[in-house]
Amino acid sequence: MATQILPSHPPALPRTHDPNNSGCGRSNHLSVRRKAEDHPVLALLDDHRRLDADSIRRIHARMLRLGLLDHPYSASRLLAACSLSPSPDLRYARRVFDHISAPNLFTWNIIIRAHASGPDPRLALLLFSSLLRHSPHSPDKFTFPFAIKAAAELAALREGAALHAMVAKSPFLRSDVFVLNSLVHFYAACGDSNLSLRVFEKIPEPDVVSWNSAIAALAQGGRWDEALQLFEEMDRGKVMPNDVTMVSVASVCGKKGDLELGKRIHSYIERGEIKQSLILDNALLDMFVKCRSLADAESLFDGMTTRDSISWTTMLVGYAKSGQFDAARRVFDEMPRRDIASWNALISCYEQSGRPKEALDLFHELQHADATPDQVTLVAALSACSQLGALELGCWIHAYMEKNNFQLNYHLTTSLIDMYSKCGDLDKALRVFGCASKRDVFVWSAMIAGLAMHGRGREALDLFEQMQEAEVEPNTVTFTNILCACSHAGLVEEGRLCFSQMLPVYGISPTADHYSCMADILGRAGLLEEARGYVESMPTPPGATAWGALLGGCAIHKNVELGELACRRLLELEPRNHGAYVILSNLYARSGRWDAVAMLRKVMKESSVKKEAGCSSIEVDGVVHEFLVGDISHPTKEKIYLQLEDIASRLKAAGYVPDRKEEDDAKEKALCLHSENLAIASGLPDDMFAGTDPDHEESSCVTVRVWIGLLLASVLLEAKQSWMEAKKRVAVLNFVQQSKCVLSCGLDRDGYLLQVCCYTRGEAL
DNA sequence: ATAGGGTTAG
Repeated sequence: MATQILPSHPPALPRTHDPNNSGCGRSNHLSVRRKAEDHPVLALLDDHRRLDADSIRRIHARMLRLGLLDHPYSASRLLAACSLSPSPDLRYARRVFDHISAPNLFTWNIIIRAHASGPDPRLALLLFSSLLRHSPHSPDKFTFPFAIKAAAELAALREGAALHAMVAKSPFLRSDVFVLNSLVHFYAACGDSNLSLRVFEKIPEPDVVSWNSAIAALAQGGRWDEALQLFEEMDRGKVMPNDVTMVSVASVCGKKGDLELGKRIHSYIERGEIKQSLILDNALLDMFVKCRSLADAESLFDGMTTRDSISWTTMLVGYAKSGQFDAARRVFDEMPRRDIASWNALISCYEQSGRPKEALDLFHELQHADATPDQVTLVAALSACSQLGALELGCWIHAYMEKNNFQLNYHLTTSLIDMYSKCGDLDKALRVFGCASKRDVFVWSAMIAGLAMHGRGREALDLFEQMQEAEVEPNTVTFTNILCACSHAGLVEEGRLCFSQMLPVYGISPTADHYSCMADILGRAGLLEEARGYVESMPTPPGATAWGALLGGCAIHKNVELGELACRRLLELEPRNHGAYVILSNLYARSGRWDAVAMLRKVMKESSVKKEAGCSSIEVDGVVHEFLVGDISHPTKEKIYLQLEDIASRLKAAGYVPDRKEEDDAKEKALCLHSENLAIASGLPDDMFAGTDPDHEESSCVTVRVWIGLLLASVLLEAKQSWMEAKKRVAVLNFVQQSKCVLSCGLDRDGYLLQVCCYTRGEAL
């Protein structure tokens, strides 16, 4: 640093930044140096955790007037204060840094540290590289942990590995426990628990943080048992576990569902060996919730002196996951502060428990509260839309995402494709897929599933080819979807080939799902013995799905003996499976075995197997209405019943005969109370048939309306009918497509009709 | 003068 010989007069104006001017102000260097270090203003910066932005600005101004910023030491004190305050203004910190001429290494470390844990950790890495290129200093044992932290935040494997290489070259750094600990954390953050562990094993004297980082790496990598082993090893050694250790251990107990170990951990902590902390309490709460021990969770929660929104949300999830939705809702209403995660937790729990309507009601509620949905919210809401066939709301969410510049990440792209496919709008699904800039295995798999459920098996297989050309590795879900496509399109040979290639070519062991798909493909094709072979050669004992697939094949091809066997096995696993009885009964009926039909009914009656209450929904103007079988509670029930009677008589006039081959459904009155019919009739306009006669219709617009009604009704009256077949059968669908009406159908995985939405663009139907 | 590790929703 140049020695100054000018008299000491504090400069009145702030210096502008000039990197070429390495001079430090216009005053006597030595006297300023002493003053700069001792100046009382600096004492104001000591407690930087309490300084707010305004106080920092005031101190900054005073320091400018006093000329203190010309000295690297005092300027760094200011930099530290504004970088390390609780909510640092990094752009401000960066401006202060840029005005410090010849920043020393401490200064560099501070600014890199601040950016490493800031909103854009890339800036920390950029600063690190300008430290290397533009400064005379070399990064030290403080610099590396900050830079590696930034790489970890970004999961930037390449950059972090480069830092690791630099560390490895320096004998001082490569054995520094802080540096190595940050590398253990870094590799774990990149999802590579192996590398993480290898660094850990090289630490000469691991401290508690080393152990904690390694245990956390294993815990987060899903290697639960190894995490617990490492914990035991630590416990036997000279390093004492602390509260942070126990957070990871509790989390592993939760993931494993190991309540016994979880309780031992809990009492170990309560004996006072371990410091209490809110995070640890939350981790224990989560452990109890995941182990389904709500009583333990409640008593822990009740005894907690401080709780944050994570504590409340964890309790909420505990109630919701155990089906106590009223209690969950009470927690939600009582919690002092709700963040978006609390909303997401409840919405997701509803959606995953087969309560999509409640999920969407809550989603609407969220929009009226002043909460802002995030990606997790939208993923959950889209999934609820898929389950309900709520196309209109799904479209609205899509538009909302575009309007608010949501990054279409893999997760959201997958959800959109799934929603459009399941709500029947395959073209939109294909469009989302086509517009996706990047596609991971889930995006590809969702699109393959979409094509499969719409009966476009060939195209699904083509897409699989394209996926491989794009060098995306298929996973187990991809193969389930491909086999599903083969099943729908009747592609037996292709199905066999895919299945046989799974392990040798793709290294994926077929699971029970894949075996069941094969049983389904072969069974539908009438290759019942081969199907049975797949079921009986499964790696795990065949489950209800496998026997169900075989039973389905037997029912189609009237194989009573094998069908009975499959049904027996299925009922051993699921004694209350109503569907199994119905299929077997239909199989008997179609083979003329009426005695067996009667016997089966008797068995069902005696074992009081009940049909699950059917439930259907319809979306009208973005609002979802639900109907149960025989539901008479809807406010417009009169209208609905009139509609149904009208449709029924028109169907009869049009020569429609309900399919009576299948079981029950015989009484027309009962038909009217089918939940699907109730739902669709409620969505039809009051005057749909006003003054019309399907045989002599003048106005084509009205004709279309009438036909829509008839079409929907006929499809719905035979809800077991595949939608694809119905489409072929009813040519009138073309009218629908030309009209202003939008007709979309929700399909289940097998391409069967779940939901129908019918609405107009622009005008009321 | 500066350091590192941990909990909820998908």
